[in-house]
Amino acid sequence: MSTTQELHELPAQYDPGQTERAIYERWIEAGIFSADEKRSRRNGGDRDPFAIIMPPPNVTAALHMGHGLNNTVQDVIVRWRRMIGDETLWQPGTDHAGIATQNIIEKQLAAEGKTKFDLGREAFVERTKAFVAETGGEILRQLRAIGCSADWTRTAYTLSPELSAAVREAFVQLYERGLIYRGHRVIHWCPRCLTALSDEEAQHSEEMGNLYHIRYELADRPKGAPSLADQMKLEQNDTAFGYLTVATTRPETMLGDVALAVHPNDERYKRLIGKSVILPIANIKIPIIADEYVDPAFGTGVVKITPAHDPNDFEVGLRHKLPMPVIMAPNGTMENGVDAGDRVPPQLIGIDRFEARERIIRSLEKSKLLVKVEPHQHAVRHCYRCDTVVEPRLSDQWFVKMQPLAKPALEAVRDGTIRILPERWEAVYINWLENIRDWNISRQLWWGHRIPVWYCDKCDSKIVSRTDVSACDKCGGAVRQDEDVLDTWFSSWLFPISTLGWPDKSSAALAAFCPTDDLITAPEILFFWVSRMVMAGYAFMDAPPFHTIYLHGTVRDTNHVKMSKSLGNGIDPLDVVEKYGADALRYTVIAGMGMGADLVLDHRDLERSFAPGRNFATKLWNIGRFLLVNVGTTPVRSVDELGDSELTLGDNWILARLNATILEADMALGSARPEKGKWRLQERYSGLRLSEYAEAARRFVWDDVADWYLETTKGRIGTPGNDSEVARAVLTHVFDYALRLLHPIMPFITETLWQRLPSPVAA
RNA sequence: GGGCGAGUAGCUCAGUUGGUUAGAGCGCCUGCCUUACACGCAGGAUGUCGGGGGUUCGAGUCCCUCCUCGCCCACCA
Repeated sequence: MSTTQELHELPAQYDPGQTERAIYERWIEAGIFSADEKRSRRNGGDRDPFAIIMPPPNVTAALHMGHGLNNTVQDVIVRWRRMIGDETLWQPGTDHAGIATQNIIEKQLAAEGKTKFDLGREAFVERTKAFVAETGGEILRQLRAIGCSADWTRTAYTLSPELSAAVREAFVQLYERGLIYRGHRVIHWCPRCLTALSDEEAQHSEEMGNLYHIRYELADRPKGAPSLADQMKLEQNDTAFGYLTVATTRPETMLGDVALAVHPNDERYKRLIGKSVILPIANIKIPIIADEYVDPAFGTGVVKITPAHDPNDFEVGLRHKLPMPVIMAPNGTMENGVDAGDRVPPQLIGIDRFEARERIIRSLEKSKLLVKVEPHQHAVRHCYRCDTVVEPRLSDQWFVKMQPLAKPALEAVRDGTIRILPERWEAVYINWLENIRDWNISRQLWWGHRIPVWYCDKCDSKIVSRTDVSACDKCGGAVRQDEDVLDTWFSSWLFPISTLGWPDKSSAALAAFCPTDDLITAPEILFFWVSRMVMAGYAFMDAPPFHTIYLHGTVRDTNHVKMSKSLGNGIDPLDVVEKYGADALRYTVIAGMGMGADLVLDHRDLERSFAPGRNFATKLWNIGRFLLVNVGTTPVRSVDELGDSELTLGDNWILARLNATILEADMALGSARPEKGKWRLQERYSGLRLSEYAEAARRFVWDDVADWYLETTKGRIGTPGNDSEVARAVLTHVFDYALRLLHPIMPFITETLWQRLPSPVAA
């Protein structure tokens, strides 16, 4: 502790670097961030609980402005509720981030000239664990630098023993309820990560490609039909010549074709249904079938059917009981896989799919089977982790049946149990859930929660278990565990309950804080994470995991490009903290973010970008200095004790402005929770307007207190007497409350100044 | 293809249920180194509120239409 003398000395220049760290240490020592479940009203305590689950950053992540914005918003809300008197929990944690972390280690290995297979599964996992233990979680330490008041004593990790137990429990429960099944179908496959992906992880992007028109020769081509050379003059699909032209964007998959399909009512091709064509290159006979799936208006009205490498074709294949040859290896090179026979000719085996596309086109050109190539814009899916073009691929995966889970999640938003801010995202959420598809949760990775399923090869039984299985429960034979791990999001969707102790339903923390209150994140993970948490809440607790979803904007540069390290347009929040202080960073982002609006910052001009916060912090500092110099340190009278006749017009005005500002701030922040479990319409879409709260406070402090009221007190305070005492008291009171008002946004400087205010005493 | 959002001062954005001279920050201009603060103070300029049409006593705010950006979702090969 400082001496009284030091306490009252303020340097002319505010230097956040000098003070912030020490203040944070004191907060930690005082334990003020630790939530006590016993004090929650739900456990018979005397305080309303208030809880926020921090979106767990990847364990290997480094802090960027997106985290800065996200966590500042959460911290402002958490500090606000804590000051109100709620028993407040901000639950922090990290995500083991299956694919992302595994990719890092694989890159390390590649640099050493090795692959994960050189290590083997066990060694690979050990190495990853060691890497995480050594470098992981750094981001949580970085969050302290911006003042985040999470309860670090409860820091969670999705791959910890506790959370892993929750993952197993969730898997087994869903399996027992018939909501998890093994499916054989075409899924999204990343040939670089060598794993299946969920629909959400395979992200569309519009790209220019080509539509290749390719001739397939009819198996019973009339003998007298014109030669191919003659036909080359024709572009239309004149079947009289004995050929059918197909339009495709992916000719490399044609080796896996098992049929051509036309619309049953397409007059052009009706008579061909049931006949056959010769699949070029592979030289096999395949049937012409009729299926409603075909759109006669697109391309030539003839579709090649490749069931193992296209989800639609797979459905067609099922309907028509067609074979499903796999003609590509997991890494995207051509090979004769399951049921492929020798469809892929030797010269193409081992060739990458895109190179194979070129070669096949050249070959078709040579044999006059390529009619034309036209540019064509279409959506291509990419791996959300490595951006590789995803390959649809037939395989066995584990799925969660989502429709039953989606039902209560939909209802919750429809009936106002859960609100989404800004309002417009509710429609997006509802639309997604209404059209929900089953969730592929198995990943062919090594880093993650291994699927808790064991197989007995002896008696062919399958054991799904909460605990490890060493022998078959039926025949006692040896068992082997499923090789795959679970989607990372299968652990994070449990975060609001697993971090509080679920599946132990007697957990005091779970009782105290679940359902939690606000969930604050970016819209990008609304489907990945947020909606799934809602579903998990209802599935496992029969309750919503939170009542408010607040989706804030994205941090962008002045060209509106999303900030990212890889693009070189990022801002390191720690840089900003070092240069201007955490409070400057915090005030700037809070004041700069409208409800759901993006935050635009200039990475080439940090000073200009963060001037609003830095300038305001300096202003506060100087008001503080004025107080110390002019008001002094001797106690002031309590404002409550001042008589009406003692107060000047100016005193009354600034006191009224203070009250009005507090009201404004309260209005901007709104109700912390719905009154009876459901949001009433008048409150549902109001509140959490942090920028309005910040602006109200700034206007009061700067325009009213500093520029106006403080000036009027200079003469009064300088003239000893009763009025001087009144002015000292009112000014101190007003600044005291201004500091409290601003504390959630600018915790460090307000704490520093507040500690030095003269204390009010009864007259 | 479906859905959503945005277009307001040079820049980034506020403008809640339609109502007095349209606001803030940053920038700009003019004075001021006034003993809290030049990261400041006092004052100032700046906008046919994307275009067009309509409803209304009155519209940035409601309706129609068009244009330009952006986002999300999607099995037209």
